[in-house]
Amino acid sequence: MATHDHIATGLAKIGLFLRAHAWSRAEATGLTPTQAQILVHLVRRGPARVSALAAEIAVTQPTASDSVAALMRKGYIGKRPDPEDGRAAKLHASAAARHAVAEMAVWPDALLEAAADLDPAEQDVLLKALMKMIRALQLRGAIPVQRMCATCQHFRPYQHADAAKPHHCAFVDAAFGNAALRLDCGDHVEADAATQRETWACFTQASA
Amino acid sequence: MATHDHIATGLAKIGLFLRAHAWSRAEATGLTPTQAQILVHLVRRGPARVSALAAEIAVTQPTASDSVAALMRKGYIGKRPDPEDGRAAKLHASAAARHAVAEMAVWPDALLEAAADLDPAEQDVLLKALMKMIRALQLRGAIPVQRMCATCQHFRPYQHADAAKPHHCAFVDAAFGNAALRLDCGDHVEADAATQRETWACFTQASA
DNA sequence: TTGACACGCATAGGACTCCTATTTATCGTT
DNA sequence: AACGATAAATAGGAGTCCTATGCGTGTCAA
Repeated sequence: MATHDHIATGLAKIGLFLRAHAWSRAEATGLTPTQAQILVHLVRRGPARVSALAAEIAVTQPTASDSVAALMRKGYIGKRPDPEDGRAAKLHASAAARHAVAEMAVWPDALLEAAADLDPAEQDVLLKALMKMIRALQLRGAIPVQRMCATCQHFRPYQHADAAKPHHCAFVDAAFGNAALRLDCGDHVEADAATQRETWACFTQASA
Repeated sequence: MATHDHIATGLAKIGLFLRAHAWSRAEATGLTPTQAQILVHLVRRGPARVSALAAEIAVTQPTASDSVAALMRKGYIGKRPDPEDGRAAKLHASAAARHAVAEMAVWPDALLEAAADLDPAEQDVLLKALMKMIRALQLRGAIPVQRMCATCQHFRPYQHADAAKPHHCAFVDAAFGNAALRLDCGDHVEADAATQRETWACFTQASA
């Protein structure tokens, strides 16, 4: 039993809580956890294909197909042929879906409060540690491509002297701090492999 | 979008990965994630009641009852009346169950490796941050009682001068370091509320 | 002791998740 | 035109997960 096991245990416990919370919302929203995930993704990131959704929520394509069918029955999403590929279909969130997602607290208050209770310094380290782990998982092919700052074309780590806001985002052309580092940014654009390596090295070595 | 949201996002992503991994094992082991969780719990912590299992894996009692029935069909567990309560039943893992659990890697390698890639200092902070969050969730009643050092009768934080092994466990009567702090200890004994507060205060204030 | 109530568990019923395997259309290519 | 590859749906089946409810016991007070 090493530290890694204990860390994994903790992550699993929180994961369990998150899933249980998602189910507890089901009665109020009429959406299962899987359906809610799909809906949130469609509302926040725009139309997507079934297979892309499947990868996003880490299930097989037929499972995603099931959930999509359930959401269509409920009138939350519509399907239109993808003009770029006759085999594919694009799923669109309806107005009702946008409304439902807006009403829905994405993260349980208890978790946000638990995170807020940590020292700011701890929050920084925690966020960075999560990024590193997610990147490690990604490099090992364990999870699909993510949309975090560290792999984004627009990200320039430690470009500024200001210790509070050392990073720069070329997309919004603004400086920002560790606390605003994103793990799932809507404006993420995947950088090429070489750039990623360079950015990552710069980002991590300065993290001490 | 504050840091807390980003942290929650990261935790959720890892939770998703853990669940997907648990499913991917299903074909080899013949156990669904829920069944595997129950079995691991029974093997590691000994006989338990249905309702206790339900709380442990964060599902309702009928759901636990379902999974228990599935495990009984598969011959992994047996049910005996609880001598202490005629209404209750104790579930016992069979020899086959112990064997199956021993074969089963509880945590995905990729996750352990991802944790191992972090600096030791980062691992410490991460583990402590997870503990704090789990304790915060517990205090808010969001998750059931946990079995971490911080709430254990046997735990004496920062009793030793040795910076590498400042804590003491009265159960094994030995000093240990942050890296060995447990989130789910088999020998955990819940301390009373006052002791917990005191222990916790001592544990957290010295964490800077 | 005898209700009245609380509790532990099982069942019923229903929607959905989740898998593998397969089918149906397209796509790209040769 | 014919090939294999890909996007999605379908088929089939076990299991998850919920709420509501039924059944038998534990508990405690009248």
